[in-house]
Amino acid sequence: MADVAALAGVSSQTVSRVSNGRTNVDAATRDRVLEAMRSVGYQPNRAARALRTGRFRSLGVITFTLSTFGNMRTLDAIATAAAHADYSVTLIPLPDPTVRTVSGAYQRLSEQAVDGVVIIFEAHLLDHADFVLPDGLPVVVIDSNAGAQFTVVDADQADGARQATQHLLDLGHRNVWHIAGPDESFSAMRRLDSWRATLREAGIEAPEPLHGDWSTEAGHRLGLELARRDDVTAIFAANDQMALGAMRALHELGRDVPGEISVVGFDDMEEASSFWPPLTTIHQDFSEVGRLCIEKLLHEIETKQRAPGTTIVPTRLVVRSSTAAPPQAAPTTTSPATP
Amino acid sequence: MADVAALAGVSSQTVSRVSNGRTNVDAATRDRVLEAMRSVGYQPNRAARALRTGRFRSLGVITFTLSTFGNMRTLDAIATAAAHADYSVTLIPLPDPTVRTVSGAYQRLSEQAVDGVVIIFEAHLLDHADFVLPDGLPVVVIDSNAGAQFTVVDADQADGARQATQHLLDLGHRNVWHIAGPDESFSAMRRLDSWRATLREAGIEAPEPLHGDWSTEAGHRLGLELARRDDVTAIFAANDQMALGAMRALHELGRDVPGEISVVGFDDMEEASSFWPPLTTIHQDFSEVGRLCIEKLLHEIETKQRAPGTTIVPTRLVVRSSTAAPPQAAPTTTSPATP
DNA sequence: CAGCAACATGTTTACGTGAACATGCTCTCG
DNA sequence: CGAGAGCATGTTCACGTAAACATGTTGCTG
Repeated sequence: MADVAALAGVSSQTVSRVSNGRTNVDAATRDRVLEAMRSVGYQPNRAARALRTGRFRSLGVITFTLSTFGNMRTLDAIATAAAHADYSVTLIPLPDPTVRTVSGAYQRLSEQAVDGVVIIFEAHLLDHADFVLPDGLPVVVIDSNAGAQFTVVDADQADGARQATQHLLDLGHRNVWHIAGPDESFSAMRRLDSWRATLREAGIEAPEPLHGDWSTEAGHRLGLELARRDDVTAIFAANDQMALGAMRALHELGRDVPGEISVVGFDDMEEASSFWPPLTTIHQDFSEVGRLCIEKLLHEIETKQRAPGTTIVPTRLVVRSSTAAPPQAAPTTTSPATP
Repeated sequence: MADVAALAGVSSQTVSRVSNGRTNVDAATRDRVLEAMRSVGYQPNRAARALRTGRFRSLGVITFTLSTFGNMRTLDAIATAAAHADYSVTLIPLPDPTVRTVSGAYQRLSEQAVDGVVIIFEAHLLDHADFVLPDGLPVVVIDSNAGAQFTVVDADQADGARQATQHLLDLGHRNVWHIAGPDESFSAMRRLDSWRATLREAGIEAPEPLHGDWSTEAGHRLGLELARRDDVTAIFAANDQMALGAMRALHELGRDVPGEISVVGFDDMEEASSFWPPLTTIHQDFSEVGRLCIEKLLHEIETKQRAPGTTIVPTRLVVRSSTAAPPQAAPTTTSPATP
């Protein structure tokens, strides 16, 4: 900066002003400074700037894993929205979701050079009592039920599961089996609870859910279990991958989808429309979730005060070819869905 | 830091030493300082530390998109490897891969608070002449053919495409059609060139390749074209998504896979083993690519000198159920593959 | 026991920036 | 035409840290 100032024949403060786009600089002087910057190859030093201003123009994202479809899509949206606001995104991965790791991460959080944090909160391994954030660090949580304490953004898991279950009931199915996500996942529990509640409302006792780990392999294994039973005509899987695995199991055992058994997924990953048969599923707007996270987070950063509250992004049923009326019974409603 | 020093009755320099884990501090003093840190809630200021040391302990990752399967897996591996070395990862997304955006990004690169950069270099929209990195900023490139200039890590695209094509020829197919990725993608071009070369070596003239944009929809559209032709018995798609879309097209037109037409993909995404039929594909070790990137990058950072050169990570054929001998001809080799 | 090495700890300083305040100039208006 | 407003620009300083150097203390050796 001093070099630039010397070359342009001004003080370093003027260089700073130009660099920050202040208006109170003479046009001719500005041009001279900009020219000097170019010729010297000046780039402002982020560290010094952050030290002086106390702002890093960077947001942290804490994730347990990037390898699930939803997290990736959300991260993508977050990165895009942040870039749009001229913030960069720093990943803070937690290698394994043990209490030790998580505590360590929170401890190191304020050590990170970030102005705020988005937590993609897969698992509730910690009591909320243990979940203490550094004071004054704005935070937005995705997928939590700690609504009162933090700013929360999430897709409407409950309504999505309700729509999925209801869709199958509307087609005339007498019951709906559920391939659930892992116990520790908030969203898995939301979906499971809502599936059970929807059945209860219809006067149906929910069968025992089968728990998988979101993977196609789990879906396949649990799908084989369900495929061997005569009474199963409708399966609601807690994500598309497990639905895919279940459909493979059904194919392998020669059960027709949707002729004999209907399958519904959750997420609407890009590939779902090309599964065979194309999968009826619940569409989640990950982009919107990510975008809203950043919007809320930047608002907290700028106003310097927390704004606890939960924002719910709607989910919607996408009917494709993996669902139809059950084989024996005629549908109770008018007509089976056709994609 | 001054508060901690006062509370522990030492100088701030001693606090600094403890904070940085220096050994030349008396054990009793260290404990006293640590205790003081805890009680004050001291966290070192990254900005000041970076300003003083000139190191950020952060690595940048430049990507055009996070939404492709491979990029995400690679990013996951990069983040994990970086965290392991106690570096954080900053995303530097390029919203749209125009020349303007890219130039701007490089220009702002040294403005970012990073010690080095990994570029996941999807598209060669820029001439390499235009591709000027800030001096002294270590960089590792994934998926480039600028081998001489930079440190490059990549999966063995060419050998993967060769294996895929050769597998189909070994099964007895007279020719192999190719659903390629977009023109601008380096890896798409590598796969296409290698497919063509493998056919040429077998004395076969390659048919005109069909270009898609990696999406299932593109695969479906191009798959429909191929499915309508009588002479097509084997399709090699440049990624699993397009292979999936093509299989859907084949199913829709009642063409049996692999009975009438064999399909091979590329990537071995997790879902591929549960496609119907389970997809024969080329496995890429994204984790290894990401890990190697960080290893190379950290080495450059620590030694402060570039080490241009290309590291190739092997790919391997995974045979599943989507490939078999062609319907008319008996296989030239011993037996068709069974998964 | 002198002399010095090895080590713990303190003091001073600079990293690059932008806020706060100071200065000097020009223009306007009574 | 003089006073003061408005603006461009300069000067000083502190942000929190760690390197470099200085100092003091202990213990060992000849």
